[in-house]
Amino acid sequence: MPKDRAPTRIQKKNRAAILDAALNVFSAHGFRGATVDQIAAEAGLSKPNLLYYFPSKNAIHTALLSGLLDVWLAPLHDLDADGDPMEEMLSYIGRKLQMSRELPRESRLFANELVQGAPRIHDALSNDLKALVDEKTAVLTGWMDQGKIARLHPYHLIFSVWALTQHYADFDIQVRAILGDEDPFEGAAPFLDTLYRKLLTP
Amino acid sequence: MPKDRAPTRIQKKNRAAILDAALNVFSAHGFRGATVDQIAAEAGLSKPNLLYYFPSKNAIHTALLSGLLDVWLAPLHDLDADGDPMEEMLSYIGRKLQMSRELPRESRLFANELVQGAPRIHDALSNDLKALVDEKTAVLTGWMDQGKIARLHPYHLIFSVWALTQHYADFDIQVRAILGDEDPFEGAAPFLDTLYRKLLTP
DNA sequence: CGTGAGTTTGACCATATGGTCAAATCAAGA
DNA sequence: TCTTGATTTGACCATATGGTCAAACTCACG
Repeated sequence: MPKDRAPTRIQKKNRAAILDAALNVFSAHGFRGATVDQIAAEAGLSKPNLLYYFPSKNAIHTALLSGLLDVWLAPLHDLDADGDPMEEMLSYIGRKLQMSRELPRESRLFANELVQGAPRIHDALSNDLKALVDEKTAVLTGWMDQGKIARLHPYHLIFSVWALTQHYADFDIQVRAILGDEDPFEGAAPFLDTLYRKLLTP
Repeated sequence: MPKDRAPTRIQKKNRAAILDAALNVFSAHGFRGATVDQIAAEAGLSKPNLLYYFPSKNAIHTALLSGLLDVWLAPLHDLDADGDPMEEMLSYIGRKLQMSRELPRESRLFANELVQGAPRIHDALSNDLKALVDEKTAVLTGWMDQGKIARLHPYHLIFSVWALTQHYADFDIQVRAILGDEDPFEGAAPFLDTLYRKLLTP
């Protein structure tokens, strides 16, 4: 394995290629369903070569998850307590829907992990995620107290955003089987806009 | 394998035990992550004994999925075009949420399959599911035309029900990591009731 | 009981898969 | 160019896993 120095040009390139390939494979087949050979092939490396950069399949998966958790939570993180409540919420929902559209692999990576009991990120959920959600639900509750948005259970309100937006990435196949040629996001954006305007108006 | 006669007492018992065990294992680990040994152990049978009742791992999975698809779609199937629109929708949502509460394994079984591109039930989606959804969205559109419920994209309205209800079964771990001791369904039921009342009121 | 169908299993096989290793090759600075 | 560390690989290993099979055992019924 590479020493603990500054990464070389080749190291940067290969590590990135591996993580990108791993994202493809893990998100499409889950941890157990993914094979190291498959990831190596997709990254254009031999298996031993891949294992020269990451010590194990598990290490790749862990690196992926922890590297992407921040990206995944960024939209919620950006919810601004000082902004206009309704606008902030609608823009949060818009950012989240955009992520489902542009980063479906990441969404499915987490979906796979969560559906199977999150064996590898349970800690991150109870710590980082819980902390972020608690911080933001406090903001929501504040807005409700001020009568700026309708009073609702703040946790379930957050859940609803996650469910409604990630559904389009995670269950893409089902959505497309029903919509046919129609672009899912074309209809989803105005639908969610309407939904949350009605829901949040006091 | 057993002949094509009426199933014996033992056949009934073992087939049922296998399918129940398989539901446990497949829903928790996905198709690839489940092993025949694991299912056999959970069913209290030896592996060759299990394979005496089902010819392969795939056959068990297929039997499970097709056997449960009807159960899974029953709530939507029961949506009555002749009932009161708002009541019908709220009761559909209630039934669906109830299913997430009582049949989380079934929900995760389908979630696992869908997230990974539904390789084994793609046909059922484009045929049976699509047909049922088309039938029911026609009912919804009718209600919208009559001004009984708000005009919304009917497909996305259905998707929203699926997303919001199944989220509590599929991502149970995440929901509980955030809610702590609070029972998810305790809060979800009134939340969804409020949400859809606001959304569907014309 | 006796008997034949139904049921169960230990032993086994072929393949897939995560991972190792020593040897070969390559790249970049002195 | 030479040297040294970084990179790459073919060959290999141990284990896991889906599946098979012939032999043994059980059960229901005449």
